[in-house]
Amino acid sequence: MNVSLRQLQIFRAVAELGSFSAAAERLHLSQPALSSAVRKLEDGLGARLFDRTTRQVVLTAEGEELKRLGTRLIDEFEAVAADLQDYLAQRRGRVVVAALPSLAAVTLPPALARFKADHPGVSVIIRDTLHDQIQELVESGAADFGLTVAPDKTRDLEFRPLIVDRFVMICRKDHRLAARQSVTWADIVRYPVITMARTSSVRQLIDSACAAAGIESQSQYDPEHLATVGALVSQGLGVAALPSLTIPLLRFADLAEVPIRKPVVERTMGLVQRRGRTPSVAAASLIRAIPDRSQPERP
Amino acid sequence: MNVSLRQLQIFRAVAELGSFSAAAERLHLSQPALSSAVRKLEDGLGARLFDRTTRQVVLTAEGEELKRLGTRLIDEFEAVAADLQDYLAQRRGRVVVAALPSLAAVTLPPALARFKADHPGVSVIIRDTLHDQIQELVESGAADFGLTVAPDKTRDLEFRPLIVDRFVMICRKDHRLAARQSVTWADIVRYPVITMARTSSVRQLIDSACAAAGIESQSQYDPEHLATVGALVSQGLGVAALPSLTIPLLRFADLAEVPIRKPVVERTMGLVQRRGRTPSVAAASLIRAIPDRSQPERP
DNA sequence: CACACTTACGATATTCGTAAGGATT
DNA sequence: AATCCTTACGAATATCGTAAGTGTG
Repeated sequence: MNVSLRQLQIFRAVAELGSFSAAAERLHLSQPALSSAVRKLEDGLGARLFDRTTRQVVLTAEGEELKRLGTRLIDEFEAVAADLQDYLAQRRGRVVVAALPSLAAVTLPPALARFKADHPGVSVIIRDTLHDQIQELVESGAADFGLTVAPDKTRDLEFRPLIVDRFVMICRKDHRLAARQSVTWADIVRYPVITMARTSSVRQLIDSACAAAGIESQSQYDPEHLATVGALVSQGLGVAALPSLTIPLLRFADLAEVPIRKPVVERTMGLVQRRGRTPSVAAASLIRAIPDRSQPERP
Repeated sequence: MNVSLRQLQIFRAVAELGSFSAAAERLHLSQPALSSAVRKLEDGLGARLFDRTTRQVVLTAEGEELKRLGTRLIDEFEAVAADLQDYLAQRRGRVVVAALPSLAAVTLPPALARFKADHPGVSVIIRDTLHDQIQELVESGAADFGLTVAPDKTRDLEFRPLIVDRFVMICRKDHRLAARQSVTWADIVRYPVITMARTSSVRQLIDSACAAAGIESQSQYDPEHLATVGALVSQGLGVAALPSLTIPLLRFADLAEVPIRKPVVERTMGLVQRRGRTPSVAAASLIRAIPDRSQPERP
């Protein structure tokens, strides 16, 4: 038995309209095409489905049975097709993004706003967490993609740079360094330096940069959250070195911001995906909504 | 979007087995055929469904979605196909037969026994009723076919003779006519004659036969049921003229049975169907189980 | 190099349109 | 004569197999 959906569609149209020519019109087909299709279906099933006179087309008992069974099937099929269309057209779906807190707070929200405007039906989950867990989430497939620094070489992950983030110093506006055009790491360490907890990728980058420059960094307070850093600096308890990306989040503290030279410390962040895996269409759309700032204009 | 069931079947096999070649083996197809089919499906949907490396085949997010939606659809389809197969193979179904009581009691049961042996899953409804209602039931489609005498010419019914039934006289074995080789209608009407109710087709046939022969028939008792006729005759209250077909039903009364001549009154009964309508396969099977006795051997 | 998927290409089958045929009102 | 279904035939498309190509472990 070899009955196709097309045959069922044609059969249903003829059964519902009681006419081959009317059904042909509805389906935008020639009338002989229906005649032939129904005939094939009848041959395939080994049973007459319609009794045709020149004036009317009536279902046989077998035709009634097929109509009963087949109509539900076609409805089901069309519902599934529509459902899939919704999914493919990103009117429905779910994207999981794993991102460093700074990227989740700064880079991601405007991209999300653009994405949501186009695809309001797609729900987006943001896992704002640390680099290691981002790698885990993406590699396991629990997250569609990640936004973080370059992943370990050992992992089965692809990386595309999107954001180059340079460290700046922040301090109170009445601080001595506040008016400077730029500062060096040597300048900074003369004051109490507030750094984030050792688990933070920012902290690790600072530590390695200082070690490379032969400078002893004195950690202070080691808070987990960026806002705490801002508040501590705001209270005059010290200065901090932070990636410029995070500065907008500290606007509440009304601080001064000075570029750091000698050396310029940068971190390159971007998109992390599973190697060789196609992202979902919705994930791809969201990725496209994230602007590429990996080549920042340098005056 | 133009996705066929075949494509879904192939897709599902590949998705479940995680391999094109394994799926090809299961489906008894060449492996390139699957490759091409999946590719067509992907093109049709405009989305990648598998990420292929040479070593493994993994579903993408869209593939997962299609698997979720499509598997249910294919299961549904296969269930419907099996259901329809059951129907067409007459393992399931329902046949409604409208038959005169005598045919329902005598001709139909052995035919039903043969039919049920072949098709135990098909339920048969017997409407044992009178000629007019049989015509109504068949013409309206409420019955698949009828077993009765020839229908009115005005009705949209086809008739095929199956049984020629000749009237015989029945009386008690100690009755004067019991030993005769044959009797005439004139012989019969010398005794009290028990006839059935006027609505009965048997009664109508007798009345018209007697009228044609110029014989006055005296109706007695006019019972509705044949068994009552048998019982009345058995009590010596009269004789009766009945179609020979009904005689087996009166065996309980232990009566004598004598052929009637001058004239020989026959009624031809048979199959009544809607003109131009194909009977259901199950009905056709049941019809085939009814033997054709329209040309009875006459010694 | 063996294995698994893809591409290329040709044979067969299916689908659908146009044209002609037959039956009924 | 008009309407409606069927048949016949040809073109476009789809399906599937064989053979050759490509990439990975």
